[in-house]
Amino acid sequence: MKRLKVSNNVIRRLPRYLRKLDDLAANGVTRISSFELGQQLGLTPSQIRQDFSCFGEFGQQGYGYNVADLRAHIATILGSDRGFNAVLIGVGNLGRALIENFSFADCGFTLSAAFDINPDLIGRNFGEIPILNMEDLEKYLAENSVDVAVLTVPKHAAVSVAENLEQMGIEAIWNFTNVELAEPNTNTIIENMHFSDSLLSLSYFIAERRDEQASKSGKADKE
Amino acid sequence: MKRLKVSNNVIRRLPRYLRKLDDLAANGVTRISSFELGQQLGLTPSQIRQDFSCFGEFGQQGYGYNVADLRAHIATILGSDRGFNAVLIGVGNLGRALIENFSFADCGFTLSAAFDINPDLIGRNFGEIPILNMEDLEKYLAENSVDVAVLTVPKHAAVSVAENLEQMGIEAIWNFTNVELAEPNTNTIIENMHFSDSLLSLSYFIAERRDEQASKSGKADKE
DNA sequence: TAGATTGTTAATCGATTAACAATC
DNA sequence: TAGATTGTTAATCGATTAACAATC
Repeated sequence: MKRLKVSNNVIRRLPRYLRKLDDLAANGVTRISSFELGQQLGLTPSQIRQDFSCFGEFGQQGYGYNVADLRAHIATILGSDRGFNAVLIGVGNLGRALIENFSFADCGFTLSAAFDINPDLIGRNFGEIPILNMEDLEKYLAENSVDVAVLTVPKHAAVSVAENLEQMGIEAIWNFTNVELAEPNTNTIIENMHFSDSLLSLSYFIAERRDEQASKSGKADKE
Repeated sequence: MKRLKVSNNVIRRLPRYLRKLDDLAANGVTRISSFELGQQLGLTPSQIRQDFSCFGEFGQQGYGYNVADLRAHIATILGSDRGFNAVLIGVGNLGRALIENFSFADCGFTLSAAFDINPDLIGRNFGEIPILNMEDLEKYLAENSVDVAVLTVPKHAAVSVAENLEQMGIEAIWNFTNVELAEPNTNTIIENMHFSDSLLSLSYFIAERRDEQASKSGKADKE
């Protein structure tokens, strides 16, 4: 695989491309041009071609892109064919929602086990996923190939559990704790799902719009 | 409030600043320089000063920033003092996790009600939040001031429910459905929490690292 | 006062957009 | 073949970084 240094912006757009291509395929569309794809995603055709060109040549002059081929290429680029494995730490409401409702398989992941400290949960199964004792985590990681820990523990436990995971040599943490984990002294990959950051951004956008409307009507009043 | 056009990158950094400042305040830190803040967040002092200067002058030469003051300013900029109201649509596992475990109040929001179509849920309460009949949503929105709909319905219902919400004049949707909603023909603000996009990005970063390591050891083998 | 650190202007860097030869 | 559309090079735009006068 071609691995030039690809900018973060490009990487973050790849899953959107994948989603759109799935959508197109589901609607029976078999080919698409960068122009049309740009229209549907709100991007310029140039940007789309630049993005793809980071990874190879997936199109054909005069034709465009084959939807199924392009989808497969992007899935490969994202690594969703590599069979990464995950465990989930912290089986609260959110952990349970992820176990029962989130399709890890759609992203190419296998969730193999969940861990908690609650004796009422340990030993049970949610769906296919066994809830194991947190104390057995280290052993489990040593005996099984696990790439990602999904971190859904309460805020107060976030930092210490993350540190433990890093010491146990986990490669990546998918962090739902709303706590900043990025440690300069480790090379664990951290991917954050900060709900509150997202909601605060949304708050900003609403506030901004209200202020704009207010200043408009304010001006109108003066006229 | 000063409302110059502020870039998306800046807006997305604001919640991180807020989080860090809370953290500092909790640890008894009362003042901080852009240099020190940059160290702790992995940003340059220049960038931090540029970011803040979009909104005003919050520091003092030779001193730095007062942590509590700066925090308050950023909270105001984000609109978390405006008392925005939210309802939640779709009380599955994820909806329930948000109702019971996510602190809307910390972001300045009030969650006032949740809606579902499941008769077993309608009429019940989760925490303080009543579960109402989806059929009563329109009436509820008409009679109450609601700014944001938290969308946690199943994938298949996402688009139609979102369209309904837009027709009912909701200002913003916090979208957890993993479905692309941005409609060009509406001016509803959409803030996405695409779990699968995040996990796929994480997948990319792991795959990238593995490939780098493989190519390094490949080179080493040849020597 | 001297040292520190801001807010802002200028310089650099990187990402997006435009243009176009190549070619299906 | 003619028209369409790619992949890529060049131009533009915007965001980040550096520098520095202002000043606490």
